[in-house]
Amino acid sequence: MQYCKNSGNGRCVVPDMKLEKLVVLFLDCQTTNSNPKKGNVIEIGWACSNFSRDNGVDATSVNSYLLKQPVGHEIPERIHTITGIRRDEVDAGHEPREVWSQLLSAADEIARLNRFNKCPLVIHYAKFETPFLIHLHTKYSAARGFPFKIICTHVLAKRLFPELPRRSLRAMAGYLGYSVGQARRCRDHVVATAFVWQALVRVLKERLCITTFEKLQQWLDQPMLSTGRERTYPMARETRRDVPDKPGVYRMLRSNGDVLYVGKASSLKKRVNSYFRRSCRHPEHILEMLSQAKQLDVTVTESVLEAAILESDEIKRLSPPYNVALSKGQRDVWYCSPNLLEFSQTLTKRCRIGPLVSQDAVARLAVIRQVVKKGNIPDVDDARLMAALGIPEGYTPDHESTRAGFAAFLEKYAQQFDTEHTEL
DNA sequence: GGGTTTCTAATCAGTTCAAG
DNA sequence: CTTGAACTGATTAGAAACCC
Repeated sequence: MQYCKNSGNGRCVVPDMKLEKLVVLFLDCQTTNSNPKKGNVIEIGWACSNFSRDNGVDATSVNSYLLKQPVGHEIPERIHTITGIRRDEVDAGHEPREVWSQLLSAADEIARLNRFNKCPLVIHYAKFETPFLIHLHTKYSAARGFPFKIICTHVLAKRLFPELPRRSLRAMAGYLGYSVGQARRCRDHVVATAFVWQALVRVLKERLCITTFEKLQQWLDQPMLSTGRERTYPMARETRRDVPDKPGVYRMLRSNGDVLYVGKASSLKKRVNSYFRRSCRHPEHILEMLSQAKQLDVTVTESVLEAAILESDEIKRLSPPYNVALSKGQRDVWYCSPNLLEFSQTLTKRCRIGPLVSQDAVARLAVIRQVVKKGNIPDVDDARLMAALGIPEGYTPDHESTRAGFAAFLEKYAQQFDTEHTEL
């Protein structure tokens, strides 16, 4: 036994206990705003480490509760979008006081099992959740000491993998081989946090010989060694160096084989390697994807057009999580029937052409459909056609290119269209 | 989009030092 | 003593990194 510093309310006793044996609680919250002064917890979930699963937890062992909101407290639209939690669901939820009391019972039980006066609480990016937990504590259990010793997996990850482009929960879990779903919900995040924790415990042991809670604490108390600015990626250099300088489709794969992203390129080599250039600014979701992408799979095609068609087919077939541009959830997508008369926002038997980015895209498709409906390319006035397609004057391709484009389109897609019943 | 913390790069004032 | 280059440290604005 030893005493640790920085333990919040008074000193806490740190057991000289193996991290693998330490019983911990994994926790995640969804809230309506970034701090308890402005928002509330709408969902809270936790689970106890399970030694039969090597410290991991499965979704069924997560306690997850939606919390009733104060009268008149709205859930911002954005929070609704990212969590999928609706106001009526939280209204039918639990009383925060009762849920907090259940969490305390779980904490006390774990503290007892560890013979430790606080419950080790593992959270990814605890900086966010901690103020909410303190708020709940002062509201419902201020009479006793704060019951948790918080361990942040993001802090650990930052020290262990300083070179990774991103260390958010999705990036870390994905990097280590667990796929975190699109909707941000406690159940999934608690499982992911447990997965990350068990992996980090292994890394701590193998790389730094840190096997006890006491040693972990000492290591965290040391200042962080300054990290070089150099970013490194899970994908080995050799993997991307040997990509052919030809058109085709590439797929970024996670270490567990999941397809993360499908893209096309006129030069596979240039496109793939462009992701790893230091000077390049990439959007957040790409950095998150690159934090996870370990393997690469490429298919060389004869032409760029074939690459584009194959890419589209592959995206439909695999629904890779980072092909956001045409995926549902990020924005509205549309599907239409073969005669282009019926539309749906979901893929149905009748509406199976798509996904299209907008109804406007459907309208343009209808124009193309009208032009090619007899299975050939009639000689219509280019200017009128471009106007109907919404292409502004001055941006219209020449006659030859227009014909070539329609010919390519027809060759690939004509058979998919119902050529009988359209009169638009 | 909101919010907070941390990081980074730019700026500026001050210091050192060699050279004239 | 003056000058200017080179360095140092403090301050600060803005960007990045996270979460919901």
